[in-house]
Amino acid sequence: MELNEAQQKFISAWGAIGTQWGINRTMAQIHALLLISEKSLSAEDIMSDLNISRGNVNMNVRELMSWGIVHKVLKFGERKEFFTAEKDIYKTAIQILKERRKRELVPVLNLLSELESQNIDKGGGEYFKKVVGDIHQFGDSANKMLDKMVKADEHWFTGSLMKFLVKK
Amino acid sequence: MELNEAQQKFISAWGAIGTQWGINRTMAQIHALLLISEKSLSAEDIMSDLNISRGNVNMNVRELMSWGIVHKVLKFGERKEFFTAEKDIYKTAIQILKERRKRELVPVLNLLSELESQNIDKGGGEYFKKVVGDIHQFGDSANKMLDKMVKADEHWFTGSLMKFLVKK
DNA sequence: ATAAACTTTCATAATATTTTGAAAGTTCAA
DNA sequence: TTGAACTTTCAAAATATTATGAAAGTTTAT
Repeated sequence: MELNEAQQKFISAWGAIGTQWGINRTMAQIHALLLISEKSLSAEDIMSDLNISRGNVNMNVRELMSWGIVHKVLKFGERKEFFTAEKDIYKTAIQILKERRKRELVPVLNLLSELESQNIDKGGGEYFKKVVGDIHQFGDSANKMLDKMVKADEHWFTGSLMKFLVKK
Repeated sequence: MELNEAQQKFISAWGAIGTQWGINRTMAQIHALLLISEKSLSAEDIMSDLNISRGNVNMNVRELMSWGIVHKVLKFGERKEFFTAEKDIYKTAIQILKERRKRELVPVLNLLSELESQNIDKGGGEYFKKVVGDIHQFGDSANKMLDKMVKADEHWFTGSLMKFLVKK
């Protein structure tokens, strides 16, 4: 694809920020590359643009697909598979929130419930009980809030919510 | 401190979730330990409770302090320094949002501005321009929103915002 | 000034994550 | 079937991150 300087910078930055959020650099870079490329790309395109191996592309593209922010595209008359990123940035953000809620928040809430019931049995420390209870309550609120956001349509996010927040 | 089973589970889980969010396991575990301990702890307490080295404790405690979610406590008549975590979970969450906004979102917004001005000069690809513009706009909204949240008091978060979201 | 009590640093070691690429697997046209 | 065009897998290598602990630095009481 012949990346120009600005494009390279964008991809690098996306990779760096991804790293800080627990996403591997290459996965974030592939995402960035797909975001800025108008046409869908094949594994080979990605390999050559980012200078990475076939296995690496395969692994990370599948991971991106499992997050629901990259999709497989089949072209008529072509054996090869092509990939494209969700281009609506709101949808992308909502999708990431959705997945993180499911993969990370929900399991933590389950653990907290478990700890609370265990604690009642054993009469564990009062203080511990309080901390766990507080976190659980907070987590539940966050969970409900995310659920609302995720179920709403994407314009709502910057529409009503932003208005609500800004007028406050 | 003699951690019981539930406490151990809590600390492990906190460490695991931290890892997924790009925070190192030990740092998250120290935070968990401080959260559930009523009294403030010395470096040695942390070393023995979590079975980690002095250097590791020092490094991670300082990092937690730089995030503003752990504080140094000085006790009269004691040379040693003690540490305690912010116990209000709302405040903790807001503080983390605040720091991440400052450390991660703001630099990205700056990069996006830079890319946009460079692109105008060089007449870079229209498509790239559009993607960068979209992301920038989204990022600006998110930035403003976070700013509002961070500046509001901690009860507002689950108060007004939750009501707004739930009634929707 | 001294030394004990503590904290910080940082080179090296240990561990964890990511990447590679060749081999194995799959699909499909002929 | 066959084999060419592709995708997937995975053990080994490369890289990056984190942890250790002894040495250096600092503070404080005497």
